[in-house]
This record gives sequence, structure tokens and C-alpha cells, in this order.
Amino acid sequence: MITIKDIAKEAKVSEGTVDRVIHNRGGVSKKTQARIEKILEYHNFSVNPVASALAMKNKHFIAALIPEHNDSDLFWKSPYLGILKGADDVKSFGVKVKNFTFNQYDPNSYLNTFHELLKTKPTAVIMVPNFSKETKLIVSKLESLNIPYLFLNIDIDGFNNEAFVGQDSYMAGYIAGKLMHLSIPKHSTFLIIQARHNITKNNAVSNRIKGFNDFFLKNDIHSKTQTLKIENLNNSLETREKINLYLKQHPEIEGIFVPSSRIYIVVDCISTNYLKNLKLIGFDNTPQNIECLKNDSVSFLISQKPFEQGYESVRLLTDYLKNKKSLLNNKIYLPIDILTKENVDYNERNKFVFENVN
Amino acid sequence: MITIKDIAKEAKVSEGTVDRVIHNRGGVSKKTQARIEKILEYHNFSVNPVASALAMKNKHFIAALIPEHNDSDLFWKSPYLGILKGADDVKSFGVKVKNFTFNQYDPNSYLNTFHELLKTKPTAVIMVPNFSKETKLIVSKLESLNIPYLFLNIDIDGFNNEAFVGQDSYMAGYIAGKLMHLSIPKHSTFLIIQARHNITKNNAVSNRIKGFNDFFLKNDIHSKTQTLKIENLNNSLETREKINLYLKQHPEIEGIFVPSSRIYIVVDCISTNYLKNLKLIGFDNTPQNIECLKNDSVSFLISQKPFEQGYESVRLLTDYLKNKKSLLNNKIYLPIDILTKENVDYNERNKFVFENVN
DNA sequence: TAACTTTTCGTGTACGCACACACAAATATA
DNA sequence: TATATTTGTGTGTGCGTACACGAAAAGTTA
Repeated sequence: MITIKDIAKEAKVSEGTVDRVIHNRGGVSKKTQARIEKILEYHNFSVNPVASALAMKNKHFIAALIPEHNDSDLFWKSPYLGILKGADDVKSFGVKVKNFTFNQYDPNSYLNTFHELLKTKPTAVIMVPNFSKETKLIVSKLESLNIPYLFLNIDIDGFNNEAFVGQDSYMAGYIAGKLMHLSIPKHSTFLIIQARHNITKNNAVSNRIKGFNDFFLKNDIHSKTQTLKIENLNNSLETREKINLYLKQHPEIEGIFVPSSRIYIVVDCISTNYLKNLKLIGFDNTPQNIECLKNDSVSFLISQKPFEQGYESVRLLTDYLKNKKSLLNNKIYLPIDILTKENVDYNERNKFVFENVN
Repeated sequence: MITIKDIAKEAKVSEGTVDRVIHNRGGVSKKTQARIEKILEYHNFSVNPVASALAMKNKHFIAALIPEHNDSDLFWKSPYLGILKGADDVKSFGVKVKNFTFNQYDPNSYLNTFHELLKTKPTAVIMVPNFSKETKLIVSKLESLNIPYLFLNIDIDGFNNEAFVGQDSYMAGYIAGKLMHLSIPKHSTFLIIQARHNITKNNAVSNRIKGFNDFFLKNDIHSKTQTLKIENLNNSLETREKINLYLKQHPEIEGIFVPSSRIYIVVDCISTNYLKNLKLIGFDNTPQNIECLKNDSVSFLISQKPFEQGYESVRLLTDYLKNKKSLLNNKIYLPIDILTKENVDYNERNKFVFENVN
């Protein structure tokens, strides 16, 4: 590895001079500067981030503001672990990372956790903009403090976030449509089960639905979709009754699309005699959903790669902080993974390994 | 932040002694050790990973022995790029990586390139064990020199390789079977097109075929498969004639499975009027294959994630070299990606971004 | 033009912190 | 007393950062 010392020797100047050229700190004649730059370029030099970090004494600190996870909502465990892995990878570059979690159904928790986060004086923030009104407050605070921020998983427009890391929801829904059609090739009727609280809040869900429907439209397939909205999609008697009643009244339905991570609840609520004649497609590789995939109650899951979302966010922001230049690509769309019973274990490996190590 | 120097001062010993206690390197009396440990615990000390990384910069050198890529065989470009990216990531830890490429059809090239590689005195080797007889020679040489080695992409047993990084070929074939069945749900006949030279050499291909057939067997689906062996699966008049003749003589065939990365050749050789009534499934996200996916001549591709194979290998070996302990998991199976027209671009992003930067 | 000041340009090096080796001192064994 | 063995010390190294300071060039004044 080529070092500043090497460059200095080659340019017949001291290390300090090279350093000043690298960091545009001035005090170098144009002639020497040009000479040094040429040598730097020739050797494709880049500073050793480890040594740099040591000399600079850790000045970077990334704080992450994400929903908390628990047994009933394991989705957010993956970004959390991904962030941890990212943290592990970048700690040698002098970047510290800390997670702050909030209750995803409580705007106050979101704000309060943010204020706690702010006390730790982060140099950059990874956040899941879960509530739009509160996000405005948070963002304006961050901007007034000149703290760059990045959106994770939820993409909302109209902000100066450095980047968005997540999935193209529309295309993911489109692919779900394709898989549904593949599972039931003849013209048929499908049911989309949507939680009420998602309708206003979660843009991803409506984009997925749009993509799902568009698949049939654009490919001129005369399958129909119906939508069932459920106030609160939890594992309750009410949900159970609503779904089964709907299926009873609509025997034409052959497939169900759940554009959220709650498909395991739907599976649990549908009576066995209905379930065995239905094809189900849903989102997200949570343990419960994977269980459904493995016992054949769900045909496909589309993964948002939540672990990778967390990991990439940390890596990306680290890069941004070190190089002090904007990210070229504002929207970082991760792959749209198609999970089946057969490949799901291989896709989980990464996360699994990391979870065990820690 | 508390440092080793601080601990040393408090324990009235030198920094070196503290360091030896921290790393259990011995040569410290029980009494002093206990005293130092108590102080470490009291201050909840942990080493500064930045300084540690800088100091540990012991010159490791990983050499990779992989097939060369060119316009007619782009498959090996991805592992190559993955290795480059890995190299970039680990270079600040004092690990150098260099690629050595050989002609994948020429055992002599394999051996000769290896000898060239050996001259550079690597501390570890990533290799694609393309020929079994020559691999034995190479491996015995490496073992006599105490150089650890890892197999990339091709898995052969009976060696003391530190790990294998690649895909579970059997399961990948099994999934191909599933996708084929999904594309053509009724009982049908499928053709497997196999290159002759693969039959002896490439175990992956036969495992894929086994998996493919097993899908139908295990799920009690009465679809049939036939196999067409072609001496040299290149884009020749001979190949063209053979395939089309076969299809003419076997009009019952509705799907074609190509268990290698050569599906684009098959597509090119099949007459349009046959092609439009066939479903094709193949392996590997090479540019030509992706083109086929996008223009609808191929329904699915299964990716081996070759870029990740290269990247992971480097990361893994680096970890191994730094921590001087065996890898826990001998077989590192990467995810089995199902690629369609719709998601392929998202899956390529990673590689694409890296390719452009360099 | 000599004598001086200011600016420009460049040098040298201490520092951040852990690591590991060479070596010294202390203690034990023969 | 001479020789091993154990225990502990001192220091160079990795590499970039930034500051103090020296040298040379340019500018100013009498």
C-alpha cells in the first residue's frame, strides 16, 4: 500500500506538504501542487482510513433512529442487526454507531427518542421517517444543526435527506403480481388485505398495491383484484371473522396478496378449508412469515432485505462522512428478493451468522 | 477514552505488560495479572479498534487463482470484480490481494498460472479448483508450504480447504425445477441441454440436474425430462441444427432447462417459431443472459451471486488471517437468487456501481 | 540599493494508541 | 557460582494530521 511518505519521497517534498495538497489546505505553490497531484493520481492514492481515523481521534458518530422490535414485530430486528454489523465494520475507521429505537405506533415516542438521540451529538443520522408531521420537526432540527441524515426503509419526498436506502415498492408489488399470476395462470380473482392504519401512513403499501395491479393491467391479463380493509390487522377474533366471512361471500377468490409484513396473521386467521385452496403472497422475511413459507401456507415472500438496509446505510454514511462529498445516488434501491420455501434458508444465512456471533 | 497507557500507569507496570494481559500472551505473574485485570474491569476497558487495526497491519497477501474472462465468457468477470472490491475494503488492514487468471479449458494454464502465483509468496490462496488432478498437485504444494486455501465457486471434496464459498447446486437445480413447474403447471416434458465437456468435469451441473429432476419426483409431479447432450455448446451451426432437429422430433417439449451459464447460446440457436412456445430457465446473470431475460426469451435465471462469491472470499480469508482461528462454517452457501425481467436490474446494482467507480 | 517587513512556501515532528519484539532484571534451579 | 526460567521494561512501527517554525521570495521604504 502506497503511503503519504512514499508520495512525499517521490515528489521530493515533506509529508506535510503532501497532506496539505490532499486536503486542499493551501500554502502550497501551484507548481508543487500540480506535481504532487499528478503523482497522487498516478498511484491512485487514497488515504488510509484507519491511520486517518487514529490521527483525527474518532470524530464521527452515527446515530440511528429506528422502530423497536419485539416478539410481535420482528421486522425491525433485521435493520437493527444490519446496523450492528455495519458498526462493527466501520469501527476501525473511527466511526461509532448507536441505535435509538422508538415505538412505531406512537409519534411521541418517535419525537422523544429523537431528543434523546440529539443529546449524544451525532455527526450524522440514519432514520426511519415513520410519521410525516413529526419528521418535519426532526428534519428541520437536524438541518439547523447541519447534521446530514438518511432515510431508511421508508421513502418520503420533500426532504433534503442525503439518500434513501430501501426497496422500490412499486416494482416489488409488480413482481408480487407476476408471481401471483404464475401461481394461478388462468384469469382469476385475487384479494388484497390491507390494514387500515396503513392506508394513510404507509406509502410503501399503496405503491405495492399499485404495482400489483399494474402487472395485470400492463400485461393485459384479465384477472381482477378486490380489497379488504381491516381496521387493525392483528390476530383477533374480529380479523378472523372478517376474513373468513369475506372468503365465504366471495368464493371466486383464489389468491391473497398481503402488501405488508403481516401475512402470518392472515394465515393464522383463515380457516384451514379455505386456506388449502388459496395461494398467498406477502412481504418480508420475518420468522413468522418464514414459518408460513416453510409449511406451504404461503407461496412466496418478497424480501426488502432489511438486514442489508441497515448495513448499507451505515456503510454509505460512513463513506459520506469520510469523503465529505455527496452521495452520487440519492435512491439506493436494494435487490428485490423472491423467497420460496426452498431458498429462504440460504437467504437468511448472513443475518443468522451475525446474530450468533454477537 | 481510557487507554492502555492509563491502565499501565495505574497498575504501575509498562504498557507492554498490560497488552500481554489483554491478549493472554503470557509472561506475566499471576499477581500482576490479577491486579491489571481488576483495573481493566473497573474501567470497563476495551482496546481502541482504530489504533489496533493500524498496529496490526501485518503484511498479509491473498492470491486468487480464477478463470480468466473475455467477451465470450463473462461469467468470471463478476468474481473478479468481487475480489477487487474485497481487496479495496481490506487494504487498510494491511491485506493485499492479487488476481491470477487462467484458461478454464486448459489444465496447463491452470498449473502454470499457479506457479506464477506461488512466486509472489502469498499467505493465503483463493482458488477455483477447475481440474481435479491438477488441483491435487496444487493443494499438496500449498499444504507443504502451510498456506491456507479456500475454494471458490466449485466445490470438490477430499481436500483440507479452509472453506468453500459458492452455491448449493442441488438446491439451485431443485428451485429451477420448481420455477419450471410453476411456468408450466400441467404435466409436461422438459428438455435439459447439457454440454458434453461438463459431464465429466463440472459437478455443479450434474447436481443441478439432479435437483431439477428431484423436484418433480419428490413432489409427485408427473412431468418428464429428457436430456440433449451437445459436444461443444457454442454458437455454431452444429449446435443450431442439433437443437432444432431435436425440437422438431420432440414436439412434446414445452420447457428447456440449461444447467450452465450458456443459455444465451441456446436461445440464439433455437428458431423463433419454436422459441415462442417454450419456457426457458437457466443459470447466471451474465450480460448476455440478462439480455435474454429482458427480451422475454428466458423466464428465469438463477444467480450464483458470483460477485458476492469473490467479495465474501476475500472478507472471509482476511478475517481468518487476522484472527488466526478456523472458520466455523466450512461451507459458505450464498443465497440462491431468482432473477426475473423485473428484478434483475436491482440485483445488478451493487456490481454495477463498483464497476463504474473503478 | 541596502535594510527591512510581510507573504508565500515548505519542513520537521509530536501525537494518536496498540502491538510485538528485543532485551534486561529478577528469581529459581543445578 | 553459573545457568535457566520467569517476569517485566523500553521502544520502534504502522500512517496521517496539524502545528510550530524556518527559509526563501516578494514587496516596501528611505
